[in-house]
Amino acid sequence: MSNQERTADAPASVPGTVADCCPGLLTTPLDEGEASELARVFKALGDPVRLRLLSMIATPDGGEVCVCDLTPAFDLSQPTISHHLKLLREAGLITAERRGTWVYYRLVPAATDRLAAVLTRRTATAAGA
Amino acid sequence: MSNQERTADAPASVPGTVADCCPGLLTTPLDEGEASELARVFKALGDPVRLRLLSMIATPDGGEVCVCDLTPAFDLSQPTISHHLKLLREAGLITAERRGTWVYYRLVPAATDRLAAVLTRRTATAAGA
DNA sequence: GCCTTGTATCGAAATCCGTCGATGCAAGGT
DNA sequence: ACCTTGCATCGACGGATTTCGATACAAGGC
Repeated sequence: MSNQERTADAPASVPGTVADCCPGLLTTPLDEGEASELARVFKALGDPVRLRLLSMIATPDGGEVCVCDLTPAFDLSQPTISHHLKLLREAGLITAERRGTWVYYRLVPAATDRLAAVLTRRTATAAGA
Repeated sequence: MSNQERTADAPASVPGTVADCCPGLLTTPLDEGEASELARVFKALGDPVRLRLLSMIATPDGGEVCVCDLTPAFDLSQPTISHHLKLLREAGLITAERRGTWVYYRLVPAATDRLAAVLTRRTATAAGA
């Protein structure tokens, strides 16, 4: 189906909602749309397993980790890990790429950058994108 | 009456867990304890209402907002708003102070600073990557 | 072609979360 | 003292999440 397509562009391709340049959260009151979209991403981070998964994916310098290395690192079943990875994917925090037999995940730096900017009081200077 | 005590120092006064100086989440794999603690805070942000509440609390320069101004800003009942404020309080993101008849909430900047730092790749340099 | 291995999807069960009305407590006015 | 107003807590309901085993799909080796 459209599996591989949805992994990357789901939340990243909705401009005009919150990711203009440097909204702030701490400097301007969020409207409902911004709040809903941001909440979806923060909710994805609101689980210890997903946080550790994200950390394991983001840590290597190549930023690439095989699922076969992630699954055995937890005391959870393989479908559960796959489910958490899917949520992180749908939140736009990671992307998946199948290379041969294995699937490799990598961080989407723009996603975490945006969250960091949103949680920073002064956003105007650093967010040149 | 340990409410006001816990609000501020709950996550900030637990050294050795995650808030040393610039732990990262994106540079070092999180252990379970760090992940659980961070997840609790991110989970508090994983709701549109709480995100808007936090934004409304953080926005004024004095950083102080009366609950009587927050409650009517939503289409929700007063107990619901109170519940969300409690969760933000327990996450260490805001503090409450009763002054006369009204209760005032204010942001805990250290809390959002920590989250921003955790979501930043390199806290020191510009991460040319 | 078939079997083995890696990963995702599909229900289903247990638990958690957001929301409400009712109620309790704090503070001030009369 | 009593009543009124602001806010928090309680108990309950409906919906969402987490987790699992079973199963389907993808890719490679025999």
